[in-house]
Amino acid sequence: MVRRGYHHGNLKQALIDATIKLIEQKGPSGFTMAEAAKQAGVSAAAPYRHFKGRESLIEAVALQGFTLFGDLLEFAYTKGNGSAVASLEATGRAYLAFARKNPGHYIAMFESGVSINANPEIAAVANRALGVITRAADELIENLPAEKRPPSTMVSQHIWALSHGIVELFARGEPGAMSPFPPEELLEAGIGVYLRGLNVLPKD
Amino acid sequence: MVRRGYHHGNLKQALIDATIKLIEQKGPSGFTMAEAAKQAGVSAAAPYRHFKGRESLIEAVALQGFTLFGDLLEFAYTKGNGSAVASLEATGRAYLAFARKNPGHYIAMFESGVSINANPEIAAVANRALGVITRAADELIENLPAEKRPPSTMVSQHIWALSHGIVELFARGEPGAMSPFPPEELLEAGIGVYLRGLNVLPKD
DNA sequence: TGTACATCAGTGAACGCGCGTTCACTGATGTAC
DNA sequence: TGTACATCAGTGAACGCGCGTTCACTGATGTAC
Repeated sequence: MVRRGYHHGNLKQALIDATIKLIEQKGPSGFTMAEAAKQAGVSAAAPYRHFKGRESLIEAVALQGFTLFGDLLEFAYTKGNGSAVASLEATGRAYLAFARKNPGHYIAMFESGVSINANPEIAAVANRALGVITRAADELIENLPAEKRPPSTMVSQHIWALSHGIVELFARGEPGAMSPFPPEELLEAGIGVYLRGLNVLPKD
Repeated sequence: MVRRGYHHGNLKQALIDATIKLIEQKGPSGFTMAEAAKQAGVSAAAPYRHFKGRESLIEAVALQGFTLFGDLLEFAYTKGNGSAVASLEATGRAYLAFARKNPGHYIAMFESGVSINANPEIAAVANRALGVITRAADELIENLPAEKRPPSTMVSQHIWALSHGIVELFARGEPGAMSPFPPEELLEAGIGVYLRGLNVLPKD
């Protein structure tokens, strides 16, 4: 983001980008307004023309993150080409890929203390993203006999929790160093076992 | 922790307790040395007689947390009375119970930015706790035919990731409000499906 | 048991710092005529 | 096309604040004789 003249031209996005970078590097509490302004090449007061305050800048990152996240999951889902199992597996891979490629967004979304439900705009876009997983779960189990079919929201929460747990524990520096398996393999294997347990994949 | 005279008598533990409470209430970045000292009824300089600095106080909480965590998992494990499945399920319940009853510890352990591997003392006690899950996984799969037996470390990482994901996403305020299932039920059902997928539980 | 002294565990004041935010301002831009 | 003016998006200085940490100090405690 090179600055041209007195006016920046794209300061809002430049601040969001700086925030993402800072959060990646120093964590959500290491990020400061002053630093973000500095990285955008602007005085410390300038951000307040675009954001109400510190919290609202982080929320903007989370909002953008959930939007992008939803798009990616949606896209991955369609890659399954109608196969429920393939859709779900693609969605899982997309989940990890997103967390790996956009750690700043991911942290703002899930680890920054931003209240997802307190902000309706964020809640809407977060629900859309999670809806993709639920839809995949729904298709997955629709052919199971009713007595042995768990609620699809439960299935999607299992998948989500497993994915999130792997991201938090094994896909970053700590304490992932201990893990002998790449996160992608870990998730794929985990989903595979789970799906066999659901009887939507053959015994082996 | 009531203060008696000039000397506190138990300041170290009082500071740890205050830290736990503060982290629970305001998150790891909301905790301050000054506040902790105040809650312990002591001047702001006093903590430095017992801890090198802020970081080291949080590390003490994490250390204590992992120790307690390990004890609880160990105890739960023995409750299985030799049944591998029962041991694993009890361990899972203990995991959630710990996170619910000791959120301050849990946050210090997993969300405070404390580097588990950078501190050998913490690493040792963390590995002991995780070792319980791995041991349970080991027993669980030892009777499976070798070709279809996944590594026990992988199984334990699946269980751990699922448990951690459920804690982070559904066992606290955010965004758990959306979840129609209690975390305990969610975890138990998830582990059940997973174990059927592993062929260590009958098909249904 | 008493005393002298070393050590331990506190105090209180002070420091430097950087942060979030506000405010009056000013330069740049867009628009109506 | 030119001009006047409203509005927008910056600046720079200042603020109050609270934090982590240090320092010289002092009160309390433990111990050797």
